[in-house]
Amino acid sequence: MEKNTATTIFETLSSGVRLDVYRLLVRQGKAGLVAGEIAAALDLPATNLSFHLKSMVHANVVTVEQEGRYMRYRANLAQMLELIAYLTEECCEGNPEQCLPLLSSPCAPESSCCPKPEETQ
Amino acid sequence: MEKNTATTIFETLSSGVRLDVYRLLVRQGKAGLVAGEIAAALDLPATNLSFHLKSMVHANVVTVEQEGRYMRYRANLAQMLELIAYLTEECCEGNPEQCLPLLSSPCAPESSCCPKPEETQ
DNA sequence: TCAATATTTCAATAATTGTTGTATAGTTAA
DNA sequence: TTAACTATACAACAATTATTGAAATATTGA
Repeated sequence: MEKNTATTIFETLSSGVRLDVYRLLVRQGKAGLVAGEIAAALDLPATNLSFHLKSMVHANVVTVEQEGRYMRYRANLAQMLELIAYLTEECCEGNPEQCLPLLSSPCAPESSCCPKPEETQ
Repeated sequence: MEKNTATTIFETLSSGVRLDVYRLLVRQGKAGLVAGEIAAALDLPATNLSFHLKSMVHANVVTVEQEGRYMRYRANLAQMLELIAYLTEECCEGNPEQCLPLLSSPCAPESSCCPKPEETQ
């Protein structure tokens, strides 16, 4: 991942409105939501939501697909995982022994998102 | 982690200057760097660096410690891990089966930061 | 085709953030 | 205690981002 890609992701999620939109879409999973549903859920003017969605699509943290007259938005988890990998990669370069104890936590068994390999296959 | 904490972290890392500072400090590990060393490494005016460091300390992505007349800064990896956990937690809530395939990647064996448990102990 | 609906674009304005130089405060060492 | 050094605070200005309403674009269904 390039530096500009990372800062663009950070920038888009630095807004409370956009973080709300992102988390809402994450909760919806693959189903996603159309713009009007997002606006209703978060009580946002359509114009303002459109502004923020444009930023999020540009940062590739959400995807958009036309569905007739509707636009369906979905969270792009893959992009978030690439950002995490980018940060993880940086943190270990040179002296991995310093951050390994900390970095084991997102992979710990108690995390519902990172099961041990033998549990997923 | 609270929403405001997350947006503050995203905001502080949304600046190219601050991401440079963060990654520089991450590379230094526990040793960290004093402000003047950071300014020299990144060729920044002291005033401007001070402005950005203040933001990063406020977001708790770096820590600061007085050392005589110097101020030593260090990356706070724990805070980054909490942010990752916060995002990971959100992404799996409700329908974890949708994001599990994606989320296994940062735990993959090829990642130098997330070795399998049997390799660390 | 035409009216209704969904969403975006545009323009105007408000609010926030970034950069620089100068001044200030604290620390060190002679 | 004084001169040199490190870093931050402040003020001014430049640049960017956020919000809103009005207008435009595109799709649907009668």
